[in-house]
Amino acid sequence: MPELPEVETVRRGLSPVMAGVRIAELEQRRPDLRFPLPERFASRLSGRTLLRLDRRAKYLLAPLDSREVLIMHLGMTGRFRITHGMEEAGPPADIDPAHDHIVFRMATGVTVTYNDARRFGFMDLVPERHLDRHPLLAGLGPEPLGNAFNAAYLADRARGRATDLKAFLLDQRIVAGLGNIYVSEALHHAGLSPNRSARSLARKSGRPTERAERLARAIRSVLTDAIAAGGSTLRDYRRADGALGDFQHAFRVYGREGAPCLRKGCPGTVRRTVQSGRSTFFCGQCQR
DNA sequence: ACACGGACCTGAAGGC
DNA sequence: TGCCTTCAGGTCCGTG
Repeated sequence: MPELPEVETVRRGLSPVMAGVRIAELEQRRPDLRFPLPERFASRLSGRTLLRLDRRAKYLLAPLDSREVLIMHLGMTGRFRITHGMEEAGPPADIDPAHDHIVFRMATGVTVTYNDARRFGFMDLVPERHLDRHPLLAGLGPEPLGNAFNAAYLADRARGRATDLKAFLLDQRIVAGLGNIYVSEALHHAGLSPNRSARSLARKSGRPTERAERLARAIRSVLTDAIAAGGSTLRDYRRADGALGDFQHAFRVYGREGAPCLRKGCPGTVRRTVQSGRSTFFCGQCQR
């Protein structure tokens, strides 16, 4: 589920019930997610107030009133769901409560439950002043929707890189937040082949290439649209069953193998290939 | 430094 | 109804 737009959607959904609220009790139901949870995790969080809910790349960051920061990553299948005290109907059909691993009982009576079937997600609790040096966060590239990310940056990082654009954009050290879906989507938007070498974005006669310009714009555009879509469908989903982290978005290429290319005037068909072990969807006609 | 493949874990979907 | 294989939105780690 979660690439940057989904994590941002989750952040916006959780903020109203968590930001500024005290955790009356945190229940930890197993010793580990992907990694062992920190020592005394539950007792260090119980009674703390969550000051804000921020996002960096695909990480949720929750600064606490203890000068510590709770770091959360959803992996592949991590989901949060919100339940209000009265509702005891149990989780929706597509959630197996056996994978409810962490339960936040907020002082307001709201419960936020972290469910993660594959357990690729993780949480950590670190002193605020160590956050920037945290091994998980220290090497991350710029936020694609922030000021530091642009064509000139991409062109610089692409210099001499032998890898293809697919792998280049999946690398969180280059730009932080894209995953398998939005890399395909962004490359389609930009009209660039996922097989093209990254170095072909590098500067020519001192200036970022036109391709780098297109790609930077495409990444911003695709992510911005997905966040907008997540935000709007989230409200409907919450009305239905109070859950978070699931939403529909109309992808232009992802998951559309064999279907017509949606670029205006393009006669192509979407193809699926495998790059570094993962599906890539693209149109061989309009992506060069 | 970079590039690549395998590893982690569970569940859903498809073929026979 | 099984059983088996493949695939899934992430990223870490070991190997060249």
